Amino acid sequence: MASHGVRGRSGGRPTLEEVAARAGVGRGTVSRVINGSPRVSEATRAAVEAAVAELGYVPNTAARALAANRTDAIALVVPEPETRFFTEPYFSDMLRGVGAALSDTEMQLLLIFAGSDRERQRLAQYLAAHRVDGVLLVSVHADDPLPDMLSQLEIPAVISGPRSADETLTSVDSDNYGGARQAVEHLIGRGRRTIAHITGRLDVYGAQRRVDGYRDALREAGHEVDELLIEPGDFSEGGGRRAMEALLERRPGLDAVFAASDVTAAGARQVLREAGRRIPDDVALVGYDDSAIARHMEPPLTSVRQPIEEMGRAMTDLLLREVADRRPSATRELERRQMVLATELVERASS
Amino acid sequence: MASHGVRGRSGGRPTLEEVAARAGVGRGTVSRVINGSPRVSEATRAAVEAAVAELGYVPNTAARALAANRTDAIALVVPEPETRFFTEPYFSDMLRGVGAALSDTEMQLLLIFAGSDRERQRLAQYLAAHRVDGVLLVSVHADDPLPDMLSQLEIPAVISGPRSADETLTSVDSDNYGGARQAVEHLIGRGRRTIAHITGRLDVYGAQRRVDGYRDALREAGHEVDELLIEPGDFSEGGGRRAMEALLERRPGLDAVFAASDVTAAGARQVLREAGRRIPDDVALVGYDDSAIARHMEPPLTSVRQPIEEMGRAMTDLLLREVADRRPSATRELERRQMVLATELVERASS
DNA sequence: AGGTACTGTGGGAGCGCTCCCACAAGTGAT
DNA sequence: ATCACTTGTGGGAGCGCTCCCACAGTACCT
Repeated sequence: MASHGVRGRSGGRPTLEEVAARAGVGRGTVSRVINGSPRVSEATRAAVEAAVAELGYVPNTAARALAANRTDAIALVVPEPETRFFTEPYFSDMLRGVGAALSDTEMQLLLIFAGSDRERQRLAQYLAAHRVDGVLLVSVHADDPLPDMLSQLEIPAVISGPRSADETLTSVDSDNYGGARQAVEHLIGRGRRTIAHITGRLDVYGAQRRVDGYRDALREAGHEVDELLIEPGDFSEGGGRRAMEALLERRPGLDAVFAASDVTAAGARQVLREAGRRIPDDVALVGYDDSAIARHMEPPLTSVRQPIEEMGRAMTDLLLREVADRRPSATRELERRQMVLATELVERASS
Repeated sequence: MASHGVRGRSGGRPTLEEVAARAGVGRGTVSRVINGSPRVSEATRAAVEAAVAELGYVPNTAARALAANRTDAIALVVPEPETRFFTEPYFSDMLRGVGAALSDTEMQLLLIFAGSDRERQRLAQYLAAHRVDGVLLVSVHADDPLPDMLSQLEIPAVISGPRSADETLTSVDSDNYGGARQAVEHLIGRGRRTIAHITGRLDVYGAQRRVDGYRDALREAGHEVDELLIEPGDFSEGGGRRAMEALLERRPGLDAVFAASDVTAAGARQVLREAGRRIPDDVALVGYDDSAIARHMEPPLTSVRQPIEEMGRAMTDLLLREVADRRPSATRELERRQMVLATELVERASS
């Protein structure tokens, strides 16, 4: 059955040519059938498919990649250390969405961590070698060189949060502005009058948009915006603590806090407790992300949910379209694509 | 600078041939330099390296894969739904070890989930297409067809827990037998006399070995093994509850429980509490895995730690060696490799 | 002087595909 | 009957490498 201990070569994997011979057609025709070209007669297609089945033919990806100049793979680049990837549900939700969008595709997903400098260097090599057809970029900081590198190399890419209002890359984002409005309107609706906001890192575009939403929601409800109720944070717990301390000092009469992340809210909560404020009786608290923290907090935290899984799906769909546009068939569409998905307020006991 | 809107082709990525021309040598010589062959003179090597640097040459992986019949990639196959992958620290630890072993290699790691039938089918296609040089297999059930498929396809593979005492695949395991002994000897040392054992799924080889370790530890300490103190579980929390209930009924006088996993121990703990037994005063409890659960349990759980990260590293090293052995150079080593790494008892308040 | 061995090098052949040109056969308008 | 398409098909060329054979050059024995 097996060839007597010969080197490895020709282990017997059938090639296109062999399938063609078997089906009594030419190589080109088999290729057309494999790739689902419509310009093949029904009879021929059936014959080829039979031959493929009989021989157990599986296309050689390397040969295809070389000839067609593509890899049939995209990368999900996570510019964070692995630890965060595993601890934050953000990534696993995202991954699920990406996986779903890819599931009836031939595309392969590579997961690439680029947390350390070393890893980033590897990544650069990787991209320079064009080992993927496209890149999915999540949670990129404003000054990250990665996006530019990608456009330089002309590798299609989709980013999960635009870096600014005029992001050049195709992007998918949740409605940070609207989400913030939802949160603040909710607080107003509950009769809160003095609503503070602990922001995220303001070099992140999404954090800016949340501030905008906060402001506009107050204004439209006829409230005046008190700048001293806005305190910058950095998405972290410590940042939340510091900001809350500052706010309490400046505006001890506040009766609600909208924090730009659940983690920030957790920090704020500690300080509020220490100051003897009851939640939600004295101060209502709303977070952002609807993470596990929100559910497990005491009391459970009202939070703005982002549709992360859908974002993953949307990003992937957009990327696949861009990759397809690059192929030699190519009726280029090329309009700039920015997609924004709606958020949802999850009400819990903290507000 | 850029070519006027020509199709994509020849975007200008330099080829081996161009490097050769630039360095004034032949194609073969450049290939030798790139691949670190020793049969190149110092002067030539320097000239080639200069040319490579000047042109920014990056090898085309597809061409290399086609010509050399290899992919420079290995897969970590996780036969579990993604959810578990993210929730259980086991996988993230494993991944870190694998990453470390790969970090100064050209090898690329693919993460493949094979939880659903659909995913498994994709995986089968994937392997049939020989898209990876080798496979790392973690947490495989006894009746899984995957290992056999791999040997059929002659794809090097390393498995994380042997399926039986005479596993044919190269395997890496932690010392389940020794770990169980550590746990039981510890309990004996603390003066416990009636030590029960809730096993894991007994179709898992490692679970059997833990039972063996439990038995031998008792015997060697001069205790008699009471078979009614051994109750089968299945690594789950519910299994732990059920087993504990059975044990409490049969042997109400027990003063210690060794559970085959932390999750099992958590289930047992609930039942013990409900029965009014204090931990550790009335009943000492020891788990296995040293997972997050163990640290956060009330009281914190003594547990057997497996060196998972090191296991990942060891598996990868072994796999890389096997892959190398398959290459046309090949001074075949081929001894069967089974590796067992030591465990460590982490003592906490529960015992 | 011839033989033998090694070292370093060039380049042909070929890996298994895709792309595309060429062309046969059919279809309908002129 | 001629021309102009369309549809389906075969197969050459070429993607960028690795492998390996051939061979020049040098070194060291007989």
